[in-house]
Amino acid sequence: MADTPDAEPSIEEQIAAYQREFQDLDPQVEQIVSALGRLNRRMNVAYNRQTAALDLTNAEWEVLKALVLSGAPYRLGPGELARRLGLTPAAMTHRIDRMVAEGLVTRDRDEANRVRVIVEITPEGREKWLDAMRLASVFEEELLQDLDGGERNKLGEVLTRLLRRVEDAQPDAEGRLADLD
Amino acid sequence: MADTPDAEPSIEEQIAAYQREFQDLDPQVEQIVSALGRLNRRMNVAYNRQTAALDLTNAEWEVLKALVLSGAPYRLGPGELARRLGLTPAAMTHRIDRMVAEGLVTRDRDEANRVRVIVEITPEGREKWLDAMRLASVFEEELLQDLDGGERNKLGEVLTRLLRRVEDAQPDAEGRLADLD
DNA sequence: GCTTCGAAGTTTAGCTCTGAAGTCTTACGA
DNA sequence: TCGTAAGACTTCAGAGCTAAACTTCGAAGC
Repeated sequence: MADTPDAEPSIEEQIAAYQREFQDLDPQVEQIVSALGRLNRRMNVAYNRQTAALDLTNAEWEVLKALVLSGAPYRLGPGELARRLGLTPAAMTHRIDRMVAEGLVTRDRDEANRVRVIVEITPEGREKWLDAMRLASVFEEELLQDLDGGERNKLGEVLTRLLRRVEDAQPDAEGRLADLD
Repeated sequence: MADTPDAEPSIEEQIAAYQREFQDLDPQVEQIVSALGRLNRRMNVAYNRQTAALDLTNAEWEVLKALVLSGAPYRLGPGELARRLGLTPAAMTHRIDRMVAEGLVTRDRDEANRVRVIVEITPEGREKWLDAMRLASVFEEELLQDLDGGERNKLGEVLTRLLRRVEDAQPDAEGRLADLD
């Protein structure tokens, strides 16, 4: 038994290892959970590459996404952005600093209420977001191409049901993780 | 239009916003992708809370998991661990430093080949992993309790199919992200 | 046997995030 | 109208990561 160049166990190997080390586990449940987690990681790698090709970081893409999806006039405060992206206001301050320097957004004091700050997307930022969306939508369609209409429908419905259950179970946890929708 | 306390748009609102801002998008595809991403985030928050309750970080849990799943004698080198967890060798060095200090693993030079280092789980580390697994398996079973056997079967199969497609499409990307299986 | 190359880990510099403390503005009550 | 409190954002210190330089050991060639 020399050195095996095993980079990462396959999903099947991993399930088998779980069975070996922890019998109280339903293999079917573990199959779903493992595949879900790993699929998500792989997709994030793909998104990362796509945004990088546009000279964009995933962090910046998230901010642009939140601004666009907020609707016209495409403005939000740092605090509101931080809540939507699931990070602290401090982190938001730094992200905005960088994005202002790159011309993706502007930051101004709200003259009507000088405590507030307004972050607004620039035309350049909007264009970048569109480019990223075009790449993402192609990738997503390719990803799902093996699923027929009925399967897609069912998958969307089941995932939404699971999501609802998790959200009901955790009113609003203290844990914070990056946004990745 | 005063201040709305909107913390995070619902999945349905988000799909609607996508339709409004980017018509080239299949709502069904977006439903799947958004629900997938958000579900994963929520699950990670739950795992985070569970491991924190055991005085463990998610990072430490990942290392313990890799060691246990590698099978007896539950040893791996730092480089191998880094590959399996999807992070750099440098990060692995630091993680192991902390975990050795906490008594979760041991680190020794391989006397047969003094370039190599052997990281091995301690009985305390193994016990912690078991505690974490018990919590996780209860949570996972609760999460899926609304799905009947047929649905679980189908979901596992479909997710595995998607995973295979992503892995085939990206031989071995340069992007690195945290492991979260 | 010495030298050179390559592989495995560690160290260093720099970045981004969190949590806590600090600043500034507005709102409210005496 | 003045002082105090509350809210929004920023600043600061510290944790954990990446990329790249560095160190050490073992293997191959001359």
